[in-house]
Amino acid sequence: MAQSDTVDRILDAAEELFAERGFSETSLRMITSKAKVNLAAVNYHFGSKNALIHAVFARFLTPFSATLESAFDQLEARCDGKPPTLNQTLWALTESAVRMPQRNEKGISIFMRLLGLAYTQSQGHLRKFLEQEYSEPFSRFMGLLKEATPQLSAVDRYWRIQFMLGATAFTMSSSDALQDILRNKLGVETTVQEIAARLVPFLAAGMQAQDTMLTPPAGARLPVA
Amino acid sequence: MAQSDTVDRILDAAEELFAERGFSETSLRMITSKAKVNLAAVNYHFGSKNALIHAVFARFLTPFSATLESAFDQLEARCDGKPPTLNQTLWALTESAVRMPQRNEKGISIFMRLLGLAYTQSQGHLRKFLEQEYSEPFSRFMGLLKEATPQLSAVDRYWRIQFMLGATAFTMSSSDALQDILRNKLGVETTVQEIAARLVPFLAAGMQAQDTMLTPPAGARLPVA
DNA sequence: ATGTGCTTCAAACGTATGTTTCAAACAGAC
DNA sequence: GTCTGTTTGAAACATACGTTTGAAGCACAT
Repeated sequence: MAQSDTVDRILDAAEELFAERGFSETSLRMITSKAKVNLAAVNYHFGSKNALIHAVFARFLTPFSATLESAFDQLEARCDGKPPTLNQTLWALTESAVRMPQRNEKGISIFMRLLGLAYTQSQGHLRKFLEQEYSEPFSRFMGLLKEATPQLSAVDRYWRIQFMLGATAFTMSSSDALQDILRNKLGVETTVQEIAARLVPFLAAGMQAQDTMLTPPAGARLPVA
Repeated sequence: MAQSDTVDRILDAAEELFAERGFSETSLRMITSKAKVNLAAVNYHFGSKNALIHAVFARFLTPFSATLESAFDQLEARCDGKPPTLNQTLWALTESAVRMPQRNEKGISIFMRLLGLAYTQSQGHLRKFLEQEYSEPFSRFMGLLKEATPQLSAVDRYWRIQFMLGATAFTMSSSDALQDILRNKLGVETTVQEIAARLVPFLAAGMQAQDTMLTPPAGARLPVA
């Protein structure tokens, strides 16, 4: 948690504040005062606020994408020849995320929340940065999904992947708030691992749903007003 | 599309800009210049930026929640006694959203995107506003879901509902961009109705997934490094 | 025409932001 | 110790924001 180097102190503070409040809502002054560092240090070490955002993502995304690649390597090796199943692919992704070495106990949820924010908040510069830095593991994941669901048409698969992304990004991006609600309403504590364990079967079942229902079932239509 | 009244022009512009860029990233000056209205008009007619955000939500959420209530009424009447099925409940919601009278062709995706933002961007004041204004149809929907999935534990159901919300809000909120990609890559046209038709079976299948897998399947674990 | 209540307008206010500046402090090599 | 390149510090910069102000414009009843 506590690095004494200025750069790391800034990254730690920024990561946490970005995850809590989003990018635009977090000012450099909040970051530098939380990091106990001079305001000018951000622009000195990173160049700009946007570059700091990129650095925050790079710090955890680069090791994560390496972990993910090797997880996919091992998975494919174990399946020699046969394409991995949908469940195996989703689990490889989940386990890679969960097993990433964390700087502190909030590590995973910060990680997830930042990924959700990256997708959710428009932030054009961020999306471009992520696309050109991490497109490889992403398209590899897409390829595995395709092999694991040969029964789906390209269009069906496309949309169902979007649904999966949405459920994941959305849930993770508000997971702290959701956990609070759950704690208050049901008196239950939840870890990110448990959320992931609930999410994977949901996604797998949705992905493999039998019918694409192109018209509503009889009797479900509202009468025309 | 084009209302000549100042209040409506502001609401139209704000709605579109908020959906595109989020709340903090949209300034009053952007809104008023898009609406071709004086800057002070927002504070004159609405009182503050936050109150404008509330008004944007109220304008589409109030009629929607009325539509939804009556859809649920009809559904329960048709089922007399028996609880509606999960598919029926989801379809009632979907049809209500799709059939809402829209101000323009982007109506539904703006609507969905705003709902997603309301959940995603922290914006404490918004969450409070929505909770106290629209808790009724929300909890009614939750009640129907509960009756339709008696096999789920409260905690499982809670999380699966979050997953459904996520898949829906996320997909609909970026459906314009997604449709563009689909058109270019696969040469297919897609309507919001068709997306909904693909979404509902996905959600229903995920919601009814058999197992909540609290440990990964054997052989899916990564060897310890 | 005159007065009245509501609406628009240009301008300014105070505050917060990201960024820059330049002198001071520091560390390591000679 | 002195020089050199790097890092920190306090202060200022320019800009953008939400909000407020007070005069001007307008519609309409009297």
